Amino acid sequence: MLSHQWVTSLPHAAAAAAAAAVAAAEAGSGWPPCAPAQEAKRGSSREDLHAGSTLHHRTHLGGHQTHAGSWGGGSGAHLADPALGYSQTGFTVNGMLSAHGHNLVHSGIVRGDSPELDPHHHHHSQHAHHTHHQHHGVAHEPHSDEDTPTSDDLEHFAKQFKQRRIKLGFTQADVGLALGTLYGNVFSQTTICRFEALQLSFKNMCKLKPLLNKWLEEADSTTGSPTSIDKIATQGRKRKKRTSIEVSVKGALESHFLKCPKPSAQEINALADSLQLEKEVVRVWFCNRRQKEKHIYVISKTAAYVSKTEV
DNA sequence: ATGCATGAGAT
DNA sequence: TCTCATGCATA
Repeated sequence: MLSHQWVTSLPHAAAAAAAAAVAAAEAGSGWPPCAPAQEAKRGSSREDLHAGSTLHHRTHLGGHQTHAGSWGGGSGAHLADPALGYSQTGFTVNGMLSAHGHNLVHSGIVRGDSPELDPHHHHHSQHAHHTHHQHHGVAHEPHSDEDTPTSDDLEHFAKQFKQRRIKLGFTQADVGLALGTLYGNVFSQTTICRFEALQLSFKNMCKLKPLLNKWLEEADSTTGSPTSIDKIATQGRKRKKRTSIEVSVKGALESHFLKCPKPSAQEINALADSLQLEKEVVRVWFCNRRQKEKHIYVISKTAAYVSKTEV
């Protein structure tokens, strides 16, 4: 009894295609008042709606919550079965695991660890490319980690980073771990991946950039890549099995989202009921959907010059 | 690479 | 209860 659509069907076709589609999504259409009566209202400083079709990013003024006490020493990691092992952590590198066994752990977690972004610094438009293009060898962007980078900076950095990373023979997972042994902040393959793909909020990108930049410097300067394999002994609670939402249902959710990105609890209940999903699942779905809107989407320039020559 | 999930902190 | 940073699990 109880229909468990979990673990059974795996709706999913072309992830890549989906990604592109999602990127397109609907540009801020300012959520029309779909909620009949009650509707949370932001007091004063609320930015959200960014109709920038190019790349938009918002920043919270003064309201930075993270990095307060999240990843101090293993708090960020919860759960994980000791028996699970780390699937994606495949060290496809050949230079690592050497006998160097020495880590140049810098005591202070980077000097510019918390980049205070200026809310009014970046607009959702075309930034004037400065004349900074002094690549003298490796990937060293104009400003290592000083001022707040622009979207373009981030985009470039991400690209460069990925290139270097691959050239050096490191996987995203490797980097994540390295960051942990280097600065004490372990990150997952997912996060590194999202960074490279610019699928993080502007603020988040800014926060990670310095770290990754440091790693880069380390990586290509150190001859031998002494990546110490650290096992993060994490264990904790059980995680709910990932609910697999059927394609049709997803479509329905998407439709609703377009109408109303922020449904009220009541709305969610109704939806959940009609779609036969747990309310929590629906709620989370909307949360995640909203987050997606906040990613730094880069309307691939690929599409811009496809009509060039190659391809 | 990405979908669904957890949790801390802001509202 | 939402947002935001993050990640396990999975396609």
